[in-house]
Parts: sequence; C-alpha cells; structure tokens
Amino acid sequence: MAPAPAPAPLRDRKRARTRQALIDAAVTLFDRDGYEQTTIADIAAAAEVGARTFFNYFASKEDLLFSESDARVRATLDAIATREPHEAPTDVLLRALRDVGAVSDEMASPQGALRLKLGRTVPAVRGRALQAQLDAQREIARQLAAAYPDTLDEVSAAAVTGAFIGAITATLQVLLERSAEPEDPAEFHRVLVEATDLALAPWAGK
Amino acid sequence: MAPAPAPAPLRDRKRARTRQALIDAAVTLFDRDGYEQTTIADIAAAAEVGARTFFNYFASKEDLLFSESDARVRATLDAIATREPHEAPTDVLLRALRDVGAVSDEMASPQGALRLKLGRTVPAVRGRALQAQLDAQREIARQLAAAYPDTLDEVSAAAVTGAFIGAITATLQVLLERSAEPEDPAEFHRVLVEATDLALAPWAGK
DNA sequence: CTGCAAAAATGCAATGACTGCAAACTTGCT
DNA sequence: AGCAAGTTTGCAGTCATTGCATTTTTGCAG
Repeated sequence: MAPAPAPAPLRDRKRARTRQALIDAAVTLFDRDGYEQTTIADIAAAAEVGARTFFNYFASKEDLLFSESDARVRATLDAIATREPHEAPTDVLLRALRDVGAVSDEMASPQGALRLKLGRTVPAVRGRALQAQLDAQREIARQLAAAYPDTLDEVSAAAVTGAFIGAITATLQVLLERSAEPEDPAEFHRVLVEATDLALAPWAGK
Repeated sequence: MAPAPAPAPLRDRKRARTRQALIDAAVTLFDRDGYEQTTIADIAAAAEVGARTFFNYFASKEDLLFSESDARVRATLDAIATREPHEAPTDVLLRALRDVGAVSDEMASPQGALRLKLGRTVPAVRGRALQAQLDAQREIARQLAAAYPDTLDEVSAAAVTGAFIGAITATLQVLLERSAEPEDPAEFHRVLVEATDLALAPWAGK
C-alpha cells in the first residue's frame, strides 16, 4: 500500500498547468488585442506550446471561454437540492435568483468579465454563450422536475425554467445595453434582481 | 411620365432570382448532403453563379437560413399593434402565442422545416438561431413598451417578453427532443400552446 | 442606336480556424 | 533499463470569409 502522498497523478498536474497557461494567455490577448484579432497561433505562442496543441485542450476558440462550469448554474442546482419541504417550485427559482448574484459572480473572475463583454460584442461568442445557457437551462429543468415528481412533468418544468431564465436574460441584456460597464456591480445586481423579481412576481407561491 | 408598367426595376428582378436560386440550391443540398458537408462552392455551383458571388447575397452560410424575416415575429408585432383598448400586456402576448402557430408556421416552408431540424443538430445554426431570437425578442419588447407607455418601462417590457419567449423556447425544445419529427404539426402546436399557456397562466390579466 | 457610369459578378490570393495523420517525446510503472 | 500509454508537434489539406482588381451587365441619357 502506498503511504499516503499521491497529491496528484503528476502527469495531470502538468496538463492542468498547460491548460491554465492557454486560458491565461488567451484572456490576456483577447483583452489586449480583441477576440477576432487574436489568432490561435498567438495564444499558443504566448502559452509556449505548439499551435496544434491548443486543440488538444479546447475544441475551438470559443470553447476556451466556456470551459469552466458556470458558478451560477451550480448555485441554482444547489438551491433546488436544498429546497424547503413545502417550498413551491417557482419559489425555489426565485430564491436562487436572489442568492446567486448573477452578474456579480460573472464579474468576479477576469474570465467572467471578459466573457460578458465579448458576449455583447462578438457574434460567435454570443452564439456560444446562448447555447451554453440553453443547455444549462435544460439541466436545471431536469433537476426541478426530479425534485417535484408529483407537481411537475418535464414539459412544465422546462416551461417554468425557461420563463425564469428568459426573463433574467432579457433584463440583463437591456441593463447592459444601457451601461456597458456597470460602475457598481452590487448596485447593478440589485437592479437586476428587482426588475426580474417584479416581472416574475405573478408566480410567487405557484 | 411612364405609362404605368414599372413592375420592378428589372435589374432587381434578376437579383431576386439569383438570391432565390442560391437559397433553393442551398436548401436542397443541405437536405440531401447535410449542412456541414455542403460547401459554399457547391451551393454557388448549383445556383450557377461564381463562388464569390454567394457573399454578395449572404454574409455567411448560416445567414442564408435566416434571411427571411420571421413570420412569427411579424405576427407578434401585429398582435401588439392591434391590441384591444383594455387588454393587458401579458394578454396580448398570450393572444399572440395562440394565434401565431409557432411551429406550424415554421414547418410550412421547406426552409423553415429544415431550419428547425438543423437548429437541433448543427451547433453553428443553433447559435445563429438563438441570436436571431434574442434580437427579435428585443424588438418585440420595444414595441410592447411603446404600446404601454404608462404601464411598462423598457426593463419590465424586456423581462416580461423574455419570460414568455423563454417559456415557449424551452417547451419547444423539450417537445422536439421527444419526437424529432412531429407526425402531426397541428397536434404538435396544440400541445405546445397548451403547455406554454399553462406555464404562463399566472400572468393572465397582468 | 450609342456610350457612359453605376451595379453586379467574378477571379485571385491570402488569412485563419480546424482536422487527420504520423513521427518524436514524456511519463508511469515494471 | 525498457516498454506502452499519453502528449506534443509539424505538415498538409479543406473550407469559410475577405480585400482587391477586373470584367460584365444594365439603366438611362444623348
């Protein structure tokens, strides 16, 4: 039996380091030169690996930006998992909305902030982001349906989840349209929750 | 003064014909060989124009699929324009939902049906479709806000519209997941409206 | 009819994402 | 030390998309 060390398969450590180097290089370059102006060759060079190697880590340029699982999705799934016995489905979602700190979270990491910015300006990134969102939404709907087997079938769960996330997305879009660079993330989040909350109010307790 | 003919600037007629030829060629080939297997050179060849010419008509391969303005969006804007004096915003949207015949319409033209299919299978197309939807949504929200200057500000209008379209999209997604090829479009539409209606019910009269 | 200028169609060359393939390297373990 | 699985690269090729320069077409005036 091995003593106890085994901190990490060693080989994997290196892999993780390269991966992160690519992400860091990309984020830096995207930020400095712009997404479209940055070529994959540039990124690989900055990360000190061969260009071909990039594709050993990410399937495409966009993919790199969406490689970490979204914290907001995790938080929402968490909210569902820890629901109160008598809490209604929509209330769970409303609670998640308030807890999650949608944008704040996004703004936290440089990657998140950049993703938000590129999502507004680069079509390819926006498309990818929307796809990721739709997938996350489906996953949330599944968990919601599973949590309320007696009340919600898959279709209803999807519809409700879609309504919630759709409202949030649309609101976020308009708010971002107004002030591209929210000066105060906390305040921004407050406004977002307030507006969305209001729009979704008819659902409280449903 | 010219008698009265001038049915169309003649030159434009030809342009329209070429455009349509490209669309037809593309739809046929996409359907026969698959979207990714069909190259722009193939499409141009089938339409009997030079490959470079393709880009005189469409900015990209995806664009060709989304070149006609969406009938559903037009119908929704119409529903808003023709609202009853005392009809609530959400009721207008609910009415539009019932009238529009979301999928039925889509299934009507070969282009629409193909778009629906490709939207489920080709990432690039899906991304483009979602972007188009978000844009349409914003436009609808604008008109809605304009129609209810006293009740809705831009943010609320966006939130409500987002919730509606989000619910419809999510429902549609699940239904399509179940039966890739709806045998009966009419029945399919009925189920879609019913499910979405139910999910959006809390909003009636709001 | 004729000629001209705008509009459209093309051809060519170049950039850059992405893929398949095979050779050269590393690492993990015996 | 020595092999096998896991990685990194280089290379060549396909394809979308673009900029530029040239050749056709078409609409209209003279």
